[in-house]
Amino acid sequence: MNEWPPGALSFHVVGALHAVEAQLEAALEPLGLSLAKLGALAKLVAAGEPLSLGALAERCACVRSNITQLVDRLEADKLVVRVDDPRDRRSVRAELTPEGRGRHAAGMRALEEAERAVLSRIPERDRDVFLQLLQSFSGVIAHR
Amino acid sequence: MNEWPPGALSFHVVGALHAVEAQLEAALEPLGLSLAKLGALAKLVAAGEPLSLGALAERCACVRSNITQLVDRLEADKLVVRVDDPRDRRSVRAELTPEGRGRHAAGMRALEEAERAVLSRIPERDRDVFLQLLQSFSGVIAHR
DNA sequence: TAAGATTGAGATCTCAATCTTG
DNA sequence: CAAGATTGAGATCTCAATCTTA
Repeated sequence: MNEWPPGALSFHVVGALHAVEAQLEAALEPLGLSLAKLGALAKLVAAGEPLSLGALAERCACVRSNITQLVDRLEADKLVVRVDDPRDRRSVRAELTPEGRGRHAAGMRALEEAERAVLSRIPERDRDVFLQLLQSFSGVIAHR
Repeated sequence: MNEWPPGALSFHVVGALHAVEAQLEAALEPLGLSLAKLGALAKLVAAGEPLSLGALAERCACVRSNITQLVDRLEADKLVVRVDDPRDRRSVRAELTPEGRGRHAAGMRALEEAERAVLSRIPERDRDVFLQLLQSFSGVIAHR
């Protein structure tokens, strides 16, 4: 079954998933959103309250300096605002604006639609295994 | 089986991709290589002769300006050299150096090892389906 | 004008160094 | 000194504009 030369498999995996990512990004682009931006907005919505940039970095599974720049762009888009934390003056928290909440809702709708389009390309009987495989990879994620 | 809220699935897919990609990149980093660099070297090795930057961009499934910069870095690493094409003076071709060939071989060995490590995280009985899923996604790639 | 390559600007990400506050 | 955030440099990628050659 595995007739691929060793090593080539990696390029197929990465290439295939990049193609999927590109489709999802394309669905968000007309809204002025990206997966990175929508992901950060989703974390803030899920938290239900402003998050420190450090906490946001943790939940986005990325480095702090990345969030600094991402929040710069989200703030320029007026989707979040930086607020000082009176309890710890080193900390800066990101707070959703009303426009940020609205854009998050619109982005998730667009993402769900694109997601259905991608899933529809997977043969029906393989879909469950696909979802199970993602569970396997969640372990990889946790190992970072 | 699919108990994920709609939309969240996308973040899991993309998250899994980035985790796998990070593991592969980490395996190449000690060699001074990246997936992007090794991918370009592999295309040149497969071609068996120097390729124009346009042809290389096509095979790497990316934009021309990306290859211009990637070849800049590969040339700085002394893994390829730019050679003029006497038949079409608009064209510039990338040619492997001996060091480029050697680094490609070492990179592929490291990649295969990292690949085995990633595949070993997939339950044995799902492995075949996984490979089959990649075939499905190859269609997505072709649709770019 | 077309095609091939490059450049410039910007998005996303990383790491190392720095600055402020605890 | 630790921790939180930022800045600077650089890798990877995209798009739009430009330059040279066909």
